Amino acid sequence: MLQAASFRGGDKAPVQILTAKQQIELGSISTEIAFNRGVRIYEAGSPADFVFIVKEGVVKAFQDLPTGGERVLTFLFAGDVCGLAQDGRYVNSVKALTPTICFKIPIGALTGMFLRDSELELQFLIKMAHELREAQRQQIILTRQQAHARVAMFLRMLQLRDGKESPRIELAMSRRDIARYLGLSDEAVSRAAARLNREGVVAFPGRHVAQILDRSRFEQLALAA
Amino acid sequence: MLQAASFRGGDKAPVQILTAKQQIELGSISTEIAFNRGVRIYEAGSPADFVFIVKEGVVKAFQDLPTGGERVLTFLFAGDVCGLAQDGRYVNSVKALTPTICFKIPIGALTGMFLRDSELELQFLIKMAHELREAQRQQIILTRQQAHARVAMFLRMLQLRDGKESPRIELAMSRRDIARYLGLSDEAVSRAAARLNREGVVAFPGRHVAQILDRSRFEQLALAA
DNA sequence: CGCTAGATTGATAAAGGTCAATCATTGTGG
DNA sequence: CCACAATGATTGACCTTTATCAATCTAGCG
Repeated sequence: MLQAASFRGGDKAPVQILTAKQQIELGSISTEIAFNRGVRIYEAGSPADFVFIVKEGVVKAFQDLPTGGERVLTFLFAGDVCGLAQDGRYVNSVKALTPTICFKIPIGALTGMFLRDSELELQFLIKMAHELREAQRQQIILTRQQAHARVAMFLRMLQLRDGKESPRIELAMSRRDIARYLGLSDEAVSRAAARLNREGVVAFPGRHVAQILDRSRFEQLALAA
Repeated sequence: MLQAASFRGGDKAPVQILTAKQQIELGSISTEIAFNRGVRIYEAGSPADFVFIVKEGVVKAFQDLPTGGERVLTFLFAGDVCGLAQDGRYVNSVKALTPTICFKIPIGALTGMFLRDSELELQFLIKMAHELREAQRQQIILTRQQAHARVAMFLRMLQLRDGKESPRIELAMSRRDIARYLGLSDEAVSRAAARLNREGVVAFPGRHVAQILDRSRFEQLALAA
């Protein structure tokens, strides 16, 4: 079933806000596409004919910088929407970090459906507002002075994302992607993780797993700003 | 006439996208309010009953940090919308930096109008998408290593905002607000400005004015990333 | 006209960037 | 199935940059 445009109604678990009818409608104009790990879903600057909704997997939205570097703007998970356009062109590139399945929706069909179903349109508006809040939260993270505090906030964001606050956090993205998301060098992320580990706050049993050891100190780091 | 939800159709001048009819409709459910310099328009955490559209003036949206500091999330100018809510509460505070006039719209009346006028709703959706892009652009600024490059990008943002690329830029906000927007200390902003001045790139004839002297070097600083 | 918040400038120290080397992991081909 | 290559991750040494602390200066504003 189409999980489009689900969003968080607070700091709680994601909320399904589309009616069954709307999901069927959306399903009727969308097609499912699978992407392998590392595949570009679309490229910045190319014609924006489709909106994508992530059904399964994790993807990153990023921009290539003139200097050859790369800035990761956001990570997208199941239920997230991407395909933001400006003047009919995508403004950033999107790449699958894990095997991913997306719903692919022609932008014309979607806006057409908006005209008929104002409620559906409102859900997308709400979804967009949520993404804006996330981007602003990320701005706050980026101004944190200490690298290990940034990493802690990042881990906390991932933890909150799945509602259930399990101490075990899956990291689908590479250290490099984290660094480019947090505005740090690869080395700084490594050192920050090492420090959190050394201080007994977070353990990293594997490169794609984090385990919160000292919840209160972790929260303290992640919340204080 | 109501300038609600105007947005940029590219990197060009703001575009008026509401029809005369929509402007009248919006006007019928909105009231104008004036705020003096320094007045809080609304407070984070308070019930979000109204959406505001800036008609005149400059305001800042910010969050107070647990540490007593303050993070400026964005500056809002004529035509910008604020009043973003989560669970019926404002997520950030908004304060007038100059004498300001806003349209104040009851959120209920606005969503009601959305149901009747899908086109109007789409304009707000587009506006929201634009704000999201701006927030992402800001994320890129915040990851710039050198302080003077951040300041240059900030000035460029202000310059582009009014469409006409005049070398003279009005700075409605204080150095402190700029610092808190750029994630720098007050001193770093001062020094960055001094450096731009010293190197003949930008002059600061007054504390609220910047004058681009060397356009090409300025662009180079502001664009390179 | 002086007062006060904002802005600038200087000295110091902490933090992360950068460069370089090592270690680990994943994926490939023999 | 294993060896090897290539990419990613970590650690160390050094250096640039900015935060911080402190003093001074400036500009609004009563």
